[in-house]
Amino acid sequence: MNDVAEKADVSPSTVSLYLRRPAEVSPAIGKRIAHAIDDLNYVPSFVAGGLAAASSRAVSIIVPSVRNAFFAETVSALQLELGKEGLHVLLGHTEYSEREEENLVRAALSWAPAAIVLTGLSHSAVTQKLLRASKVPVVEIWELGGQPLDIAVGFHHEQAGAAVASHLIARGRKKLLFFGARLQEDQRATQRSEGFLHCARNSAGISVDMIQHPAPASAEVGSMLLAQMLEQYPDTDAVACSNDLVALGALFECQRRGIKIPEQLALVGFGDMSFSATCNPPLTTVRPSGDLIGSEAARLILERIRRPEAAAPQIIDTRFMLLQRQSS
Amino acid sequence: MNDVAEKADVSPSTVSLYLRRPAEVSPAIGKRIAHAIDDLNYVPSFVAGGLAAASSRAVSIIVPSVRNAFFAETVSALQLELGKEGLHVLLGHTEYSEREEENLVRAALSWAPAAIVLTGLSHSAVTQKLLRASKVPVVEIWELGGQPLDIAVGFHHEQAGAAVASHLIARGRKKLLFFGARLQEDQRATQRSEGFLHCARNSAGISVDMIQHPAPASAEVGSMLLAQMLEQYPDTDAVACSNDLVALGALFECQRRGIKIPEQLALVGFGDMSFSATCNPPLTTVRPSGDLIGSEAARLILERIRRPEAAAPQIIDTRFMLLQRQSS
DNA sequence: GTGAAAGCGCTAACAC
DNA sequence: GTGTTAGCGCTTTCAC
Repeated sequence: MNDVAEKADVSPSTVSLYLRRPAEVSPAIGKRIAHAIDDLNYVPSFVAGGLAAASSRAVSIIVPSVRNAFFAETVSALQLELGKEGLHVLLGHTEYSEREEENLVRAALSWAPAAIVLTGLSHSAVTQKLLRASKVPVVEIWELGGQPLDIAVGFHHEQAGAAVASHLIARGRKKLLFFGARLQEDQRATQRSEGFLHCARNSAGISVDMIQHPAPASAEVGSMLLAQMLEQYPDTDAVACSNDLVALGALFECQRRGIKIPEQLALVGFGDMSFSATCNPPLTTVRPSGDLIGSEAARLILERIRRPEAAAPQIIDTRFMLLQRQSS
Repeated sequence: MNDVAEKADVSPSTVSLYLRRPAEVSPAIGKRIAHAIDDLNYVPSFVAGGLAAASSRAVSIIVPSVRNAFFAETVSALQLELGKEGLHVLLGHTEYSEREEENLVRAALSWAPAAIVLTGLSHSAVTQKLLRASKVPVVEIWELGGQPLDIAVGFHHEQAGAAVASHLIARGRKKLLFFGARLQEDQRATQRSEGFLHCARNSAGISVDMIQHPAPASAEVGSMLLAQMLEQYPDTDAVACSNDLVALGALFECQRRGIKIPEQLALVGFGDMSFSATCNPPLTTVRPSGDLIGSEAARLILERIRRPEAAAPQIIDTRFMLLQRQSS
């Protein structure tokens, strides 16, 4: 930066100002600096900048796993929006472990990030303490209903589960069953199952139960759960799945066994994945707007960075959408 | 760090040494330092560390999009392995744009990263110049066949395409067709199509062609391409898709139209996605080992960091696997 | 094995 | 609108 300053015949601090807020240096000098930067192939150091400013241009995003298409969507939207403003994404995966999340938060704080994004509202006591002590803006995504640390962007999963149950009941189904995958770890899927069960149990003349598999959501799990259903709950007339992949597997198993959907069995998923509108029959599902969660989180982070003095807790409900298709 | 040093009654440089190479301080002093760190809730600054060391604990990973399950897998594996060694992932998405990749590389260099991971072997001239000038280890993933900048980890996509063609021909198919999605941007999918076409054209008595759609791979694209096939190439007896999602959509469309797979039409995908073994019929596909690409890339990065003096270009072929299932 | 000293490349008051 | 000054919190020789 000193070399650039010298070449442009200004002081280093003017170069620094130009790089951070170009509007605040005069156009003529700005042009000279831009030239010098080009000539010298100058690459600014975010590391030095972060040290001097006591806050870096990194935003730490911590999700259970980017292999999960929902979080991949949100991470992608976040990086797109943050990137436009010169912020960079530091990515961490908890694999659904609070202990791992704690490690990742500790590491994140070592970067003096501009903000930290966490998934869900449940965190270890230490994580919460670290975060509160840090004064870094925190956004919790993909879950609403509890008390957020700071900002929360997401939706109510029990509501999504209840909406599915209501829909099936409204369609005249009586014997409902929920298919869960990895519920011991995936708290949000558990909330959906609870919303589903609770809504159905409060409806007259409806029987409802749940079966589950400990593995992550996949078509294979869906097939297995459908087989289990036929043994344990042979008179089931409607199935709600914690995930579209599970629903797809159930659908495949029905095809194999000649079970007609929706005539014999109604089927509902969650996620509106790439295949859900195109399968046979098209799958009724809940669209969770993972993109919107990402872009809203980014928007709030940028707002907070621009006007830190206006810091205030905030909760954004991104809603979900029940897409009724032929499977129910 | 000064506070920790004072509390532990040692010098700051001993604390620094303890943090970086704990084995090199005596156990007694190490214990004292550990205590002081705990008592003071000390969180080291990677930013200051990176500045002083002229290299940070960040590894920049630049992929087309983490929404693509293949790259999500690789990013996940990379972060897992790098995280174990205290390295952190800075994530960027090019959306298949070389210009965007260039911006991301420039930003990445501003972090003085321990390494940079890029997707594919094609990069703008400026990107290449920046990278070569930087002396940062570079790993190019998911593509082999060209001249890497430094380290490459991936496989030959033409070989994968050719393997699919050979397989179909060996099964007695004569009229082959390739379904492509987003080939104008996805160079690796294009390479697969080329390998497929080339292999088929070199075989006697085989006719082959390709149809494609500009949208990203999805089941919907697969359905549309199948419909197009029935109009343009009604006597096709084997279809290879650039992606399992496309194959799934084609399969759904065949179900709808009563086209029997594999009797009337053989179908092969690429990716071995979650549903591919479970659909009806199970889908013959190519498994690309995205996990292995990630873990191998991480291994080579760590090796390079440990012994920078032994720096040497390297090419790792992670191979692919043709999984023959009932769809062909 | 441990400590003293110098400085990594930038930002942020503040003065001009 | 531009320059001066004083660090930010660490790592890294090099002596001891």
